Amino acid sequence: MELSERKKKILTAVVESYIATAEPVGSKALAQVIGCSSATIRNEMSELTGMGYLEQPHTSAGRVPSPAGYRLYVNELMERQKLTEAEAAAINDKLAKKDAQIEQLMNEVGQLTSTMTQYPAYALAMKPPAAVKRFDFIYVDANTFIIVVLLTDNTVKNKLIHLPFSVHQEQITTLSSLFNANFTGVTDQEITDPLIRSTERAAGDTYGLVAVVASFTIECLAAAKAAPMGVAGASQLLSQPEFRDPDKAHALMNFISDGSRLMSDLPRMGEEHNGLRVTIGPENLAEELKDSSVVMASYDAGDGMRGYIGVVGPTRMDYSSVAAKLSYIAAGLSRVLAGPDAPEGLNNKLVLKESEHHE
Amino acid sequence: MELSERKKKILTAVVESYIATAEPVGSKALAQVIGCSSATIRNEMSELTGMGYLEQPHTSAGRVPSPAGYRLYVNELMERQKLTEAEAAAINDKLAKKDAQIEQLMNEVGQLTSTMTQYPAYALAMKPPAAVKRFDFIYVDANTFIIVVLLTDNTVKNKLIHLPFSVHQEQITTLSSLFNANFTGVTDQEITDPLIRSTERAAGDTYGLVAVVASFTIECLAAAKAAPMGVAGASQLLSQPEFRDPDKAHALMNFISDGSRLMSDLPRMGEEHNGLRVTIGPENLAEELKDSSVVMASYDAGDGMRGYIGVVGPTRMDYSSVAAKLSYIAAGLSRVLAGPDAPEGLNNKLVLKESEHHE
DNA sequence: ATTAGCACTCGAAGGATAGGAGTGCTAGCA
DNA sequence: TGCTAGCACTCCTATCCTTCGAGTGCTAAT
Repeated sequence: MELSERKKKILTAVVESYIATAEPVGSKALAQVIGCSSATIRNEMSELTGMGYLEQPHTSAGRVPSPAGYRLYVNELMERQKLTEAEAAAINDKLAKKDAQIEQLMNEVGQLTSTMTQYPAYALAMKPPAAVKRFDFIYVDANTFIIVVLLTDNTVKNKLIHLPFSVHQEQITTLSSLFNANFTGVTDQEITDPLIRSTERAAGDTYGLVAVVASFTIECLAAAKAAPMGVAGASQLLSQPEFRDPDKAHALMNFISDGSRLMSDLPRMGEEHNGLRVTIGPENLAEELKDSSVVMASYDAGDGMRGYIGVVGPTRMDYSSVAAKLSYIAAGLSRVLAGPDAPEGLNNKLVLKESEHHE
Repeated sequence: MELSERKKKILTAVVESYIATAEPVGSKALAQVIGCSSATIRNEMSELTGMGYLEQPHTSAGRVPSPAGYRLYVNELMERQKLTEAEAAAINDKLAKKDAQIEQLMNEVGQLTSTMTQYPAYALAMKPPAAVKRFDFIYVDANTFIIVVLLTDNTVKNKLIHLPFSVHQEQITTLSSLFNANFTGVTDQEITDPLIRSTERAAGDTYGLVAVVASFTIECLAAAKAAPMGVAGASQLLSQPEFRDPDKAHALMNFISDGSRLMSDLPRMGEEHNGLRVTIGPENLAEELKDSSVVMASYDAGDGMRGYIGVVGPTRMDYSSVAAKLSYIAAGLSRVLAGPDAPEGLNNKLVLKESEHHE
């Protein structure tokens, strides 16, 4: 059933006032805004309460939006806000000098999102499973060589190996061709003991070199699979009046800081509206989030990777402003990471591809 | 002037009781512990207060240690505590499967320290300035090659370069010898425009390849200089009664989370006792730490690197337990990172050297 | 349908009061 | 001289009570 125009206006005003002040909203204050008497407002509010959109902390207090009220506000009533030029500039500025390493980039984006929104924020990227594209072995000296592994997702990993005995250049070359023959294109699951044993026999390896390289390979593939994640600004919670109770704050901050908890819920969170997912209070799966809200946006991280950024805050969150900022940052990230495919000169192209650089 | 044995005992008891309960300590409770009447204790405490070791929150409350009292306790009175076997085992366990990448290792050590001590913790490693030892260029295909850089500190960095045009294997080889000739052994300061220009001329480079590799080199050297740091467990503060005031908590958490602030003070902090530095309340340089304490331990990270771990907490910190745990973790880290130099078989040696592996 | 008016509710804020922990001092005792 | 028992005093803390006022729901009038 559809609400009357005036009810919508009233609900909007209640939500926005409560978001701004954290104080229950009374009929008198609204009367001015809506343009009718407080008695009328009271009647309307009483009905809105009956419908479940508003709540009363106690009989003689004003009204507060219920989760359903916030939901309606977010879905239908809220106006899409625009960023100020200064805010947009600050974001673009930050994204321009982004870091090359994905973990660090996630940290920085989390930081950026948190400072822009004034809420704790997280950023993460989901990677598809990878395999090795090619192995290279750099012979440094008789006791030292470097393994370089190029993965299908175009990241490069390396490891310096010191040996307590000498090897010849040729041994390294043999190792190289064996690994390129047997270990490329396989997932970490497929690197089994039999495969390692047979490669060892083929290499005539008695020193365990094959095992070392193989275990490094597994390590690389595992690392490529792990979703890098950054969480930042957890302390922002403390400036919210709903978290003046240190115990509440502590519980939620613990939850947030342990990124894995949060991450495991993300994929199961409500559906997307305009590229945003908003989960309000009790809609959250985790017990710790039952009276908090989560807003997240997704972005295209290039190379088939999908990423998410989001913030956590009280249900009384400034959804409108947060939505605008998240959308803007997500769009900016997509632009920077996935980029326009047409190369535009050497340097530009190299910068665009910097996401593939790994330390 | 030296305190009498009994005064020492009383001061110790006051400090330890206050650390345990966060409540001012009265004469009656102490009388039982010390073994004389409360009146005697009162006289003694009155003198200790006069000497500046104890304070009274108000006339009719018990006594609380002053910063000077804590200082005396830490320097002379405190007993070196031993870890329980379970604690030692937990630490060793964690250190055994440490991560290979230094940034991540610092994060994990911070995390470990924080969970063990129940205070916010940080971990960092100071690196000496590095230079490039050798360059390698891996030719992948006509549009792609990988730069691999081995630094003097034995870390390896790499970068995948996509080109919008084709290059020949020989061009890459030329590049390699030029860089190995001109850019090895130099600090990031010494990579100047003239050097780049002259190398470009020598290479007959018209595509800006030299500039790209040079800028990557600078990036590597800068990254090698930056001290990797991990901060963890800031939310632990909230469980301390002195941070029930959300504003105080917020202020300190902000300070802690911004690692750079903390880091810049670390080198200037008091001198070392038994490998530990304790800075108590007003001894801290940063305004935000004036009523907190910092305990830090240093460790040998191998390869000439020195590292620090530490915790931040209220002045009413459990110095004894924290000192024991920090010492233990620091020793463990030194052992794992700097290690005994004698190799003990291939695998062992390789594990010991894993600190030099970089992604 | 809207509004003015009014009685009512109930939390928040502000004293006042009692309770009690702890002190300092004094005087007595070994 | 050092310790202790006793006692008056201080001052915080908790609790209760009152007041105040914002806000409500209802009724009757427009």
